Amino acid sequence: MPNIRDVAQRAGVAPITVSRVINDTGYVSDELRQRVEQAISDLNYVPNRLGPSMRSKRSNTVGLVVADITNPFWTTVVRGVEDAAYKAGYHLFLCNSDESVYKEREYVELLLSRQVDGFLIVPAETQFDVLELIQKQGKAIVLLDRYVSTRSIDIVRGDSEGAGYQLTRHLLDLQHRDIALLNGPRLASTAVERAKGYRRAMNEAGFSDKSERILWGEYTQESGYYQSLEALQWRPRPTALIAANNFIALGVVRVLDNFGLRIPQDISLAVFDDLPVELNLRPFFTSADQPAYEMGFLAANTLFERLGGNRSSELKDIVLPFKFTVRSSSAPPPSP
Amino acid sequence: MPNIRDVAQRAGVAPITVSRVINDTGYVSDELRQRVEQAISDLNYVPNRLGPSMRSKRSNTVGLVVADITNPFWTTVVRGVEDAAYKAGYHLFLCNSDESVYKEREYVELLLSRQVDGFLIVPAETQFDVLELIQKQGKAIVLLDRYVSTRSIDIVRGDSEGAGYQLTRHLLDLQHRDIALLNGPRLASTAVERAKGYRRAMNEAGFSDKSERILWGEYTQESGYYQSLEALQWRPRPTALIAANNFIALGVVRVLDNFGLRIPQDISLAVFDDLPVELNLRPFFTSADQPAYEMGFLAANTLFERLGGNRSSELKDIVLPFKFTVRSSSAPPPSP
DNA sequence: ACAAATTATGGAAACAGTACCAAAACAATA
DNA sequence: TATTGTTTTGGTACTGTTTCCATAATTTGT
Repeated sequence: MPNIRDVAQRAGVAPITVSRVINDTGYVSDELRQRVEQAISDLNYVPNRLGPSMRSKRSNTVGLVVADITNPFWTTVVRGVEDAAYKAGYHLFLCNSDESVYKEREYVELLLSRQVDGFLIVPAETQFDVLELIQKQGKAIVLLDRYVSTRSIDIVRGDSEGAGYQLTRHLLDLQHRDIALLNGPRLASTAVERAKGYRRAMNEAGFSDKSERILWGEYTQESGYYQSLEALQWRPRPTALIAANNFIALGVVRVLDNFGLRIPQDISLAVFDDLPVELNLRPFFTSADQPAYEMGFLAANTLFERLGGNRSSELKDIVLPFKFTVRSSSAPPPSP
Repeated sequence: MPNIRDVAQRAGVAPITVSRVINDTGYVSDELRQRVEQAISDLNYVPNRLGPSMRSKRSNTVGLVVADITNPFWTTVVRGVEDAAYKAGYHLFLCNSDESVYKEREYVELLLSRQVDGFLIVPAETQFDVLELIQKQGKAIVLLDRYVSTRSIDIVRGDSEGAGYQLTRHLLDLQHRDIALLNGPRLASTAVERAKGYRRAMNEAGFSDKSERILWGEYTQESGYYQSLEALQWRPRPTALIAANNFIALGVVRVLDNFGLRIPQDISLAVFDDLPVELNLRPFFTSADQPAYEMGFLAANTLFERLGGNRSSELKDIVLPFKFTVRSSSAPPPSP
C-alpha cells in the first residue's frame, strides 16, 4: 500500500503538496495538481486517516453500545443513529452489551483505546460507573432512552412514565380493576418510569399502593412467559396485562394461547413500544410506541453537536412523545 | 489525556517499560511494575491503539456493509457477526448501503482510509467493481449471502436455489399449477438463485419455461404490495404465491387482506427466510428459513481466519442449508 | 575466577499525515 | 526602483506506541 511519500515522489513534488491536493487546501498550481492526481490514480492511493487522527485527536468515530440489536426497537434506533452518522461524516463502532455491565465496561475501555470521539450508550443499569471513566477522558456521551443515577449526562429518551400512565389509564377506562404490569429490570430506568406511570394512573383511580401488581423481570420473551404464568395465578386473576416491551408481550401471547385464554375477550393486553408496524402481519396490540428512529437520529445529532464544539451549553434531557394506538388486544373485562 | 510518556515520567521509567507492563511482554522487575501500575491508575491512563495500528498496519477492525439493518434477517446476521467479532477481539464498523451502489462505494473508500483489516459485505449488485479496489489494497473480503460475477471471493450464503426448489415443489405437491414467484432484484444473486430453483421444480413437473411466472422487484414490503397487485390480475389467476423474502410477504398479506382473499383457502403463500420465530406472534408462513445467525458468525470467522494468516488457502464457498417448515399459509388450491 | 547465559532497562527509529514556519517567485503599488 | 502583497512550494516537527538494537546487571556453569 503506497503512502503519501510514494505519491509525492512519483509526481515529483513534496508530500505536503499531495496533501493539499487531496484536501483542497492552500495553493496548488494546476500543473502540479494534475500530476499529483495522475500519481494518485496510478498507484491506487488511499490516504490513511490514522495519521491525522493521531495528531488532531479526532477520529470521527463514535462508539454505539446497545443491549441487543436483535430487538427491532433497538434496530430502528441504530438505524436512526447510522443515518445521522452518515450525514455528519462519522463512523460507528457497533457493540452489543447484552444488558451485561461487564461486557459494557469491556467495550467502553476498548472504544476508549480506539480513540472514539464520543459515545452513544444504552446503559445496562442505573448505576453506571463506567461513565466516570469516559468523562475523565474528556469524551462526550449521550444516553439512549435510559438514564443513570448520575444525572449530568445528555439523554434522548421516550416518555416512559407518560406511556405507562396512558396504557394503564386506557385499561382503567375500560373498567379493568386488576391490572398487572409485567415489567423490565428494576435497574433499567425505563422500567422504573413505566412503573411510575402505572402507579400514578392507579392512584388517580383511587387504588392504594397496596393493590399494585408489578412484576419485575427482563425485557425478553422468556421473562414475559414466566411473568404471565405467575400473574395468571393471582387471585383475583388480573383481567388485563401490560407488557413493558414487545418481547415480553410475545411471551405473554404464548402463555395465553397455551391456556386457551382469548385476547381480548378473556383478558386484555396493552404493550409498550410494539413491533414496528411494518413487521406486523396484522397489527393487533394496543400499544404505546416510542419513536425509535427519531430517538437514534436525535441522540446522534446531539452528540455530534457536542463534538462540534458547544461543550459548555447546558445539559440536554430530550423526552420524545409516544404514539398511543388502540387496537384489538384490549376490551372491557368479561362480565363476572 | 495522558500518554505513555506521562506515565513513564511519573513512574520514573522509560516509556518502553510502561509498554512492557501493559502488554506483559519482556522483563520487568516487580518494583518497577508496581510503580508503573500505580502511575497508570493515578493518571487514568488508557493506551492509544492508533499508534501501534499505524506501525503494525493492523487495526483489528472490520467493515460491515449490509443493505439495511432494519430487516430482521440482516439484524440477525449482524448479531452473528458481532458475537464472532467480540470473541476474536475485532471491532465492527457498521454501514448501511441501502442497496445503493453509490453508498456502498463511498463506505468502502471511507473504511479503507480507516485502515480496516477486512470487509464483510452484502453486495448491492452482482457487478461489483468496488471489490477490485479493496483487493488492490490487499484487504480481505468475505461476502454475505450474495455472490458477485467475479467469483474469486470467499462467501458464506444460504441455499437460495435449493430453497426456491423446495418451496415450489411443496406447492406443486399440493396440486398447485399456477404459481407466481414474487422475486427480489434481478441484480441480487439470491433472487437469481431463487428463480433458478423455482424453474427447476417447474420444469421437473413438466412445465415449460414459457409458463414461468416470475415478477422481479425489490426485497421490500412496497415491492411485494405492487407485485401481488399485478400477479392477481393474471388469468388464470395464480392459486399460490411465493414471496422471495419476509418483507415481500408482508406486502402480499396486505393486498390479500384488502381483496378479501383468505390464506390458504383462496390462495396459498410460501415465503423465503421468514421473520425470526421469536418475532412472530402466531407463526403462520410456510417458509424456508435461512440460518441468519450462523451465516453472520461463520462469515466473520472465515474472515478472521484469513486475517490470521492463511491467505493462500483455497477459495471458500460455504452454502448453508435452509430449514423448511410447513405452516398454515399453504394448502391445496380451491376446487374450481 | 572467568565465560556465558539470563534478567532488566533504555534509546532511536518508524508508521502516515498535516500544522506551522520559511522561502521563493511574481505582480501590483507607491 | 523599492515596497508590499499574493501565489506557490517545501522542510521540520509532532502525534503514541512498539520493534529492534544496545547496554548493564545479575546469575549460572565449568
